[in-house]
Amino acid sequence: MRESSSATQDCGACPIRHGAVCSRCDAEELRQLEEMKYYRSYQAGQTVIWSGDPMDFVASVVFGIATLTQTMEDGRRQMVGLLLPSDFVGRPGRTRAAYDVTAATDLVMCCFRRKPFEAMMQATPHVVQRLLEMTLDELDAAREWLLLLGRKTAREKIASLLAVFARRSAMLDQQLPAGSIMFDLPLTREQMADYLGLTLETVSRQISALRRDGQIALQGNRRVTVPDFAALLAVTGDDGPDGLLD
Amino acid sequence: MRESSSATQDCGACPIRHGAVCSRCDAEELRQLEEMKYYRSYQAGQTVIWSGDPMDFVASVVFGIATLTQTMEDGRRQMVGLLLPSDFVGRPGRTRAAYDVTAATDLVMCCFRRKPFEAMMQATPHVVQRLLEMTLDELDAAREWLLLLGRKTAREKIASLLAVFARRSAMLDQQLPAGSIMFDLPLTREQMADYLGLTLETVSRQISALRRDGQIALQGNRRVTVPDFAALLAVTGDDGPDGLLD
DNA sequence: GGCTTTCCTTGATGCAAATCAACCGACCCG
DNA sequence: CGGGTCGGTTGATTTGCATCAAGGAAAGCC
Repeated sequence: MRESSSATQDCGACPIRHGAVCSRCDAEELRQLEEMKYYRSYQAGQTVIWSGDPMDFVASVVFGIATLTQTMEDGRRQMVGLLLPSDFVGRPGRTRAAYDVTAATDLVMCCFRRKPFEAMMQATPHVVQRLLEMTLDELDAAREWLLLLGRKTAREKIASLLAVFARRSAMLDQQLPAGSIMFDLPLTREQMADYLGLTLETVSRQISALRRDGQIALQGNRRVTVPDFAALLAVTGDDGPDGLLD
Repeated sequence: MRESSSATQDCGACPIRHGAVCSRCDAEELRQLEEMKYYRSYQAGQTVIWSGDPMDFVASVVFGIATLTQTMEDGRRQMVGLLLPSDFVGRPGRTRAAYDVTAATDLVMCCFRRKPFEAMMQATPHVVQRLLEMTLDELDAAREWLLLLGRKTAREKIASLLAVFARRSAMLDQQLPAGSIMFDLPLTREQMADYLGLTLETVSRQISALRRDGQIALQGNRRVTVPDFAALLAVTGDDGPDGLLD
């Protein structure tokens, strides 16, 4: 379980400068942030923090993917958060982690010491405004997720998750999500099962089924090609092209 | 589909004065709010707004229970929000409803015209701060809900929902949730099914099973007595007494 | 090279919840 | 009063996914 730290970097060159909590900060505010911030790196599979542990920082995901999971006494596990670059980790005002936080891939986080960050929130309204926006987006995503867990079939669940990754991959390539899209799955079958409320066997079977049906092609276990994104969307059970909201 | 309006009331006498978005407003701010606010009442079963409809207000639930639901093309429905008094409805900056909003019981909402409310958010940091807190609480609740939908059995789901209502009922009586608790179910079996990702038949069967096992007693369809709250909690599958987080 | 470990696939079987269906009681209304 | 609707219960049957089980491919390591 190694854990490396990087030296502080310049916020101006930060890859998530546009989307994170700090996205509306001016030069002076960035200077303040640089004083309370530090980077931490984790390897895929490493635990960032355990539920219940004291947590003296909040953070932004800079690179990679982190997951939040809940575990029941008997071992049943449910992922409850999938955090991508620019997403926020932790809750201001809360001193202990509410969920297990794990690095799904290699991960870099930009951490802010909690006390000074909370002080800055008092003094800097647009940081709070930005965090509110991000939290509302997460709440919307969670509500989509509720529909998925409560009412979708295994096949629809898998198609929905693949569509999430396909859309994100297209966005990173600065393309509209359409036509043929290729990407690497950032999650193992087991992690996908934890996300989808399924067993890993069912995930594996349904991926095989989608491959047989030509909805996807696989190179190895992780590399996926979606030949026709619209066709995949039709399998998700979601209505219309996109829920366009403002 | 009648829909009645009440005259504007004094914020000082409002029953949700302590918990709503406006809870940290001073006298002057309340005066501002009174200028942009109006009350609306709905009967149980009435639709407040349909997903996709233009929404020129945000609101607080003052009395009763509202639900947010999503519907798939083929009619599968999943509740994604259960809004109790002091909870917030709508999203600042969003002009259209993202979900169907329905009055589960008779309902009174305190509505704020959207434009002036958004202007006030710009000028009044602690309104944003309060809304952030409330949104973070909702996100935590949604994450509990994800675990329920993804991993709990029908029996655990029912017990969990009954525990929610029992706890709330005890709180309203200013008691700790413990021992024997009596309350009225605010939802029909079908609404409970929409909340829990089950069919109404399964809800009915599991309630009957809990009654047979002595976990609950029923007077009529709606009135529930939980003789031993701790015993009910043991059926929910949740660990420990409470997830105590700060 | 052979060993283990991790991740994944596929098959056989079981079971919890969905589906299909009948019926009950309360209430409303012409 | 009889008929309709709404909310709820219960039974019979089906089915989608979990569970149990075996084995394959790739990577790391002695």
